[in-house]
Amino acid sequence: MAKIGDRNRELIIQAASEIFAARGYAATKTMDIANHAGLPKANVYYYFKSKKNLYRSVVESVIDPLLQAATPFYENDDPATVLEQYIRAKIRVSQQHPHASKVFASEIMHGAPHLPEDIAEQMMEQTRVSSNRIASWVKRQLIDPVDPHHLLFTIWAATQTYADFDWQISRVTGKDKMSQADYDTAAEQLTRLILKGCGVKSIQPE
Amino acid sequence: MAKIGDRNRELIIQAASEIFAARGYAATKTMDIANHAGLPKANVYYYFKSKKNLYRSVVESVIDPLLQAATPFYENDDPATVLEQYIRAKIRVSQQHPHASKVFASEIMHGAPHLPEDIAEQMMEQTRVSSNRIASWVKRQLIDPVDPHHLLFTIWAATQTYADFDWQISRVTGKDKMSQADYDTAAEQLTRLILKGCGVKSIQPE
DNA sequence: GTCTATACTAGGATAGAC
DNA sequence: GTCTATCCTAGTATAGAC
Repeated sequence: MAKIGDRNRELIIQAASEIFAARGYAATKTMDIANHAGLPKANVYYYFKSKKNLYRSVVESVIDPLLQAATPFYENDDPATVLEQYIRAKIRVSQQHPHASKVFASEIMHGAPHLPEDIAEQMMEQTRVSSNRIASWVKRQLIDPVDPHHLLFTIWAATQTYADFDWQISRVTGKDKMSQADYDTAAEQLTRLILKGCGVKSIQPE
Repeated sequence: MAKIGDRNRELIIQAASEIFAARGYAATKTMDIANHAGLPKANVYYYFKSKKNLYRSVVESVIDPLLQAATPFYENDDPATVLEQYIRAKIRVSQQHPHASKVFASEIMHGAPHLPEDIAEQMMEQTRVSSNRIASWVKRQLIDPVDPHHLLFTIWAATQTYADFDWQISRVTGKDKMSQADYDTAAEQLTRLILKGCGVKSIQPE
């Protein structure tokens, strides 16, 4: 039975996400990962064969929550609803998967050298769907004539910043760690800014 | 005369900015910097003593444009004018100093391990001035009751994203490199979004 | 399946010729 | 002030005992 193996694999991936996120790929020593996971170094190699391979596993383990966030665009057509839910989902990812977000941001910043092409393509497909949806809102005059890509870039950047640049956030706000209330405030502020800024008129006003 | 020395120092800093930006500190080999600068590796050590020291020099060479961008907050009090100029200045930094921006982003993302404390403090001071200014606009009802910090985070993130995540931008837009017109569009879109989103009423309406 | 002890190599740094 | 040749450490990876 591979019960212990599964457990250890999980421990290692978890430890690796944290350390890769904190220091970046090249600056991470497998020794540190092993220590952090409470296992001998050789164990890491036994389960993952190489550092590069472990990193790939970490990146893949991290993709799913990121891809999930786009669901609002697939489930609804009301601009106010979709945008609000999307922003909320993206902020939740920053909050609940900060290591994943950082690893991913670092990956993108350096030209995505380890991102499997099929994942990149999935994200592109989501982007196409989202931006077509936004374009159709513009055409139907449900929102101001905004450029869909730039709107998406802004939403991505503004939501990810809470994970990626947490050092800056914490320094500016004077809080060591954002509370649930802080994340809620962030989501509300950003939602209001975007909805009002795009002149969103809801299909189902009430 | 240290003419050659100055020239070489300049060449090395330039090459180093590009490579540190592209790969991050740890993944950068001094050999690559030397090659890219067209000089022998020992030369790099002669001028900068160590890799860490060279990196510090790069970070410092990069600070100035970033600090300059905040001037609109010191020169004016009209929300529309200040915010528009600030956004434009930040986007210009992304456009004209993309390597600087990336090195800096990477530094912040990993907890600013190499950022001299006096620089960090200068940025904090700018942030205090900017957010007090925004708070005073709110108090005088020149803009909606927004949280100044969150507004700044959004502006920072949305403007820096054009440098930091250029890979993503170029993949989504299908353009290898953004043109001047693209940067102008980005600035306009974001300015409109922010001004309208914050309900900016200009002091000097016309 | 697990871990200790060790091999191998990349890359930061320097000595010393020019 | 410049560069070639070399040293040496740190860190990836593995052989082989348990």
